[in-house]
Amino acid sequence: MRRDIFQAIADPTRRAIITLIALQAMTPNAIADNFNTTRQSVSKHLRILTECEIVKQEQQGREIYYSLQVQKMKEIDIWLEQFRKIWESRFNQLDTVLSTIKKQKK
Amino acid sequence: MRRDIFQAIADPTRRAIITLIALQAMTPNAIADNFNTTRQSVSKHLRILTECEIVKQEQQGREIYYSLQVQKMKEIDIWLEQFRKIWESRFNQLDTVLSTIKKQKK
DNA sequence: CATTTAAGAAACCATTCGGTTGCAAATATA
DNA sequence: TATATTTGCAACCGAATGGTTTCTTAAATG
Repeated sequence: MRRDIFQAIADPTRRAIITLIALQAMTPNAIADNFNTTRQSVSKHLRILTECEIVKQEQQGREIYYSLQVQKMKEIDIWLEQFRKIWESRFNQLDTVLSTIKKQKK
Repeated sequence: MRRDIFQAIADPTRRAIITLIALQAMTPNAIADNFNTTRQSVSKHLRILTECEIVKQEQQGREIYYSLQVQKMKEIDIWLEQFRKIWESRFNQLDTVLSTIKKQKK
């Protein structure tokens, strides 16, 4: 099964999990408490995030703490870079203005 | 069918299409020439991208030119913002160093 | 030592996804 | 006008996805 970070962040629950554990590590049960879904479902999401190395585990007794490997998020940033150059250019700002005028005329 | 930009960029072909038409508008046939897939398959991807307003159409005779609405890419950037703050912090750089040392010990 | 709790793994199911094939509509060309 | 080209749309198919249920393992608790 080929997975990458773009597929990983496609699911809204996974994005929410990422945000949730960005600042502090959490156990699957604690994470699941934040969603209207079962623990097993969250566990599956965590497995996918772990496979993509977006998340890392840390066993502590019978509990497993999951935390974000934030540097992995940079991969998205790197892909975005090519578009950032475009949207920051003056030409594109002009284009936006023109399309806004077009809309107002309609 | 609920779609958002994160689902749209999950597919590698769609990401390639986005990059391809980022700088110049192209017709479906011209786009399809760049991939090992059928025109109809590309057409489906374009429909999804259009639904998400990542791409806009411009009819010209019987041809339809597709181009990127680059400002839509900012939505990804906005989501990334929360993590950028974390990965740019000194604390996290230190964390990375520590985990690297950990790996070397193993 | 028996019970409870935390968590992963496997099996199953309905839905979605990406792709192909075939067809229809609209425009260009001879 | 007849033909070719460009494109979108609908139907279909196999694979993947997200979720639930059930089961097992391992650690904590009484």
